[in-house]
Amino acid sequence: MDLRQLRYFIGVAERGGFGAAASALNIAQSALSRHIKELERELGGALFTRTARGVAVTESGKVLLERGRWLLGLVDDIKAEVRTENREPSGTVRLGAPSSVAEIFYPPLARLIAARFPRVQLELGEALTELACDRLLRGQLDLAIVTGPQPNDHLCYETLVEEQVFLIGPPDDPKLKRGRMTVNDLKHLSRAVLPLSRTPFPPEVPSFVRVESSTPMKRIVASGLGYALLPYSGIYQEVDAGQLSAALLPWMSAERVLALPRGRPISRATQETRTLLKEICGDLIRDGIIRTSQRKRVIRQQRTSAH
Amino acid sequence: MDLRQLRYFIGVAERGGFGAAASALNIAQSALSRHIKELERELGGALFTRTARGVAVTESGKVLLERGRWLLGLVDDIKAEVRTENREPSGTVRLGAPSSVAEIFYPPLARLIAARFPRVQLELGEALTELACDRLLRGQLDLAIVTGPQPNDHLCYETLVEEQVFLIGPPDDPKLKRGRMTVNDLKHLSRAVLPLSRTPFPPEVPSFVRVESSTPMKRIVASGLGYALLPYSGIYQEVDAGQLSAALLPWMSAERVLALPRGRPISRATQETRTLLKEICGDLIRDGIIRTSQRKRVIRQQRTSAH
DNA sequence: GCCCTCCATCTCATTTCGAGATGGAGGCGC
DNA sequence: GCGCCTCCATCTCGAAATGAGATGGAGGGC
Repeated sequence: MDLRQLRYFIGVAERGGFGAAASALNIAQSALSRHIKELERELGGALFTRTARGVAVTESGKVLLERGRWLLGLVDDIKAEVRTENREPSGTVRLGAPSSVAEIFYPPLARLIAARFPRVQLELGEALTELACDRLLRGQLDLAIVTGPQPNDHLCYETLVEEQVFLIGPPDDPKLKRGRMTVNDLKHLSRAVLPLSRTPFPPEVPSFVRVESSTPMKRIVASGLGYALLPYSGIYQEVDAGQLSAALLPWMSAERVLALPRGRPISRATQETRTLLKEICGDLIRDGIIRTSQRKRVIRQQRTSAH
Repeated sequence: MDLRQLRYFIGVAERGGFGAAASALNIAQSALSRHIKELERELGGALFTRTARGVAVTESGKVLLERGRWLLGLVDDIKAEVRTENREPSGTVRLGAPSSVAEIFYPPLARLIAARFPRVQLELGEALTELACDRLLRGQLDLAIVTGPQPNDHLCYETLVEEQVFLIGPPDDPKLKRGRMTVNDLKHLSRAVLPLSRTPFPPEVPSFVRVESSTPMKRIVASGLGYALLPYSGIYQEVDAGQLSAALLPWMSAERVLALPRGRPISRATQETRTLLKEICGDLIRDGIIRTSQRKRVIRQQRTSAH
């Protein structure tokens, strides 16, 4: 049994004749006749009783008519449902980012997802690069924003932006007065406050504490206990408020990279989230919250899903 | 969207790959690929995400998978239902017969219908020939047993049986002693009890009452108030019980005819009822309840519904 | 880096489908 | 009663859909 045959059958039943149904269905009467015949053969009995004045639906035909109408309605419903599902991505997107990035990316992301893709569920976690990559590989994350790429065959990367890096110190620190620093200036700092995962300072600078998140790092620096390196987006509020002073390190940059697993299907929702993140990144650059060290702002990538 | 495409889609989704599904579905992988592509085009989005290790179902694909399985189940249910309906006639059959015929035909008919076609609803009415034909024409009856055919373009007839006709009188009536009568004998009867619809007696015989049903007719005759004509099937019980005497009128016969409307579809249930009536008629002849005036017992007719 | 798997695409054969013509059955009007 | 008209069934041919095999590109595994 075929949906087409069902439609034809219903057409004939509703119009009470092959000829009338044929013109209504835009099909030749002969073709209609053959389809009904085939349907009757398959169902093992007559669906119509043929008379010289048209056809009448048999008892079994009545059953098929009622059920068939319902079935065709269902088919339309299902199609509409799938189409809606296609138009509107849905499902859960699990995103990881370091807290400093999360702070500025997550609020606008949540707002945009809610507005544009209300059926997408976001799980916004905070994780530094290593942990994020690990979770990506384990399938615990769909997408991550990481800092600095460490090559991995099972991940693919897309650079979001390269941010300018600033040295931060307590307010009105004389070393940072000039607003920018050289490599040499850096070597003569008293103490460094390092992030957990890397050591961007020259080896000459002693460090006494490592912190995971940028907020305690900034607090420590603000109280004059040491210096730290952060991109502008991580410090602009404190600098504006006079709680920190900052100097650009022109030779350094922090590369914000979008990472996603390879070899695992990427959901529409994840795709859209990726697009939104790039959009948000552009907005942040435009608003001066992210200061790029590169001219280009959003890096394009080859298409990933097409057919 | 097509049921075949849906089956293919579900096959691919269940096996997690085109190749595996292709061999399971006995179709070439290329054809499968094309069908899925067409389905995706129609539904406006990808149903699978293709990877190098097979395919994964997208969010919209999951929806289609769930709904599609259900839909295919429904299709099977509907087919089974229609097939059952075809195997087992159903609906209502409205049958009309004169009370004397009803008396002997209806009980076995009801029994056989209940046993063989439990889904058929019988409406067994009592009506004499004229009324029955009128109701057939009005569509108030599907089938009728009538006595003596009056030609009508909108009815078609099928002779069930030609019954011997007996003259009945009170018990031990001397006129009926011989067991059979001649036309001349008939002319010298005192009084006749006539049926409502016709006058089978010669004009010489005076009549004083007309009755619709055979039961009062027999009662009147049994009390010696007159003579009447009835087929054997209508009197055998009273004759056996000695309440009536009867003499055969060899030159007469009562033709029991099955009448159905032309130009109106005949339901399977009606068809089966017709067949059963002929079967019952044969049984009654075999059991000696109906005595035929013809050698042939069940008259065949051309097929009425075929394709 | 090579091979192997898996899907997409191309091309051609087969099947299915649709259109028009023709014919038979039966109702309707003259 | 007779021809006409309507309606469905069937036949045949062209068109479209479907299926099969071959080939190629992408990507993972060794």
